[in-house]
Amino acid sequence: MKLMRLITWNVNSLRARLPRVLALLERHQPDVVCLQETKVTDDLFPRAELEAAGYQSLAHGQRTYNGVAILSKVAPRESGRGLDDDSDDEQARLVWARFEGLTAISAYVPNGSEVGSEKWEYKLSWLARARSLLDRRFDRGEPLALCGDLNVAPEARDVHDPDRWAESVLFHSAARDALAQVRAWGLVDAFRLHHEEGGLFSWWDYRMLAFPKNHGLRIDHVLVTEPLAKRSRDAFIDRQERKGKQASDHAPVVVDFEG
DNA sequence: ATGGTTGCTTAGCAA
Repeated sequence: MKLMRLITWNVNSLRARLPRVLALLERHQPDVVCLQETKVTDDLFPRAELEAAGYQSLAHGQRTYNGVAILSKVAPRESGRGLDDDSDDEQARLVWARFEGLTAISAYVPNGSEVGSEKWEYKLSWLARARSLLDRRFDRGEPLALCGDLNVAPEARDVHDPDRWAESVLFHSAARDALAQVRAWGLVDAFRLHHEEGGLFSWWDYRMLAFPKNHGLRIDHVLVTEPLAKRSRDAFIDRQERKGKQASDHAPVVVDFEG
C-alpha cells in the first residue's frame, strides 16, 4: 500500500541545518516537509541544493527571525503566504500548499516570550487569526494538515513537569485555549491517534542538559482534518535527529498517511 | 532558583 509521508520540523536556521535536512530527506524519503524557523530570506534560500535532492521549495522567509517553508517531491497546485487578513504584520510565520490529496500548512506560532508581555498578546491574537484563516480559506472536509511549531503543549502529558511549566507561555491555559479554538475548526492531533503515553516530546531546551534528562515538551504538531485522520497510519518523533553536534533544539515529527 | 546554549550578527536579542 502506497504511503504518503509528511514531516514537520523546526530547524532553527535552515542554512545552519542544511546538511541535517538533506540527511533527513535521504533517511525518511518524505513526500512533504514543513519547515519552521528557516531564518533566511527567499533570495538566499538553498533552493538548488534541495532541488538536487529531489525537492521543490516553497519559501516564505525573512532575515534573522521566523521563516517557514514547504518542501515537496511534486510541485503544489496552489499555494499562499501569510495569514491573509488586513493586518500589516510582516512576520513570516505561515505558508500553505495544496497538493493532490493533501493541503499542507507550515506554521510557526509566536513563542510569546513572557505571559503578559506584548509578544504574549501577539501570540494569542496570532492563534485567533490562524483560526480565522481556516474559516475563510479552507474546508474542513478537505484532507488538510496544519503542521508546525505551534509553541503550545496541549496537555499535561505533553510536558515533563506540568506544575513547573503551568505559568509558562508554552503551557499556559490561555495558550492552550487559543490552540483549542484552532483545533475546534475541525482538526485532530495525528500523533495522538497513534500514541497515548506521556513523556514523548518534540522540543528540549539547549540548556541544562534538558535533552539527556528528557526535560522536554511536545509543541510541534500535525493537526489533521477528518478525511486525513482516517488515512493516518503511523506517527513518530525522530529523536535521533536531536542528538549530536549541530542539532536543532526541535526533533522532526513524522506522520504516514495512506494514499 | 533566573542558572544554562545556540544562531544571527557582531553585543545583544530571541528562543
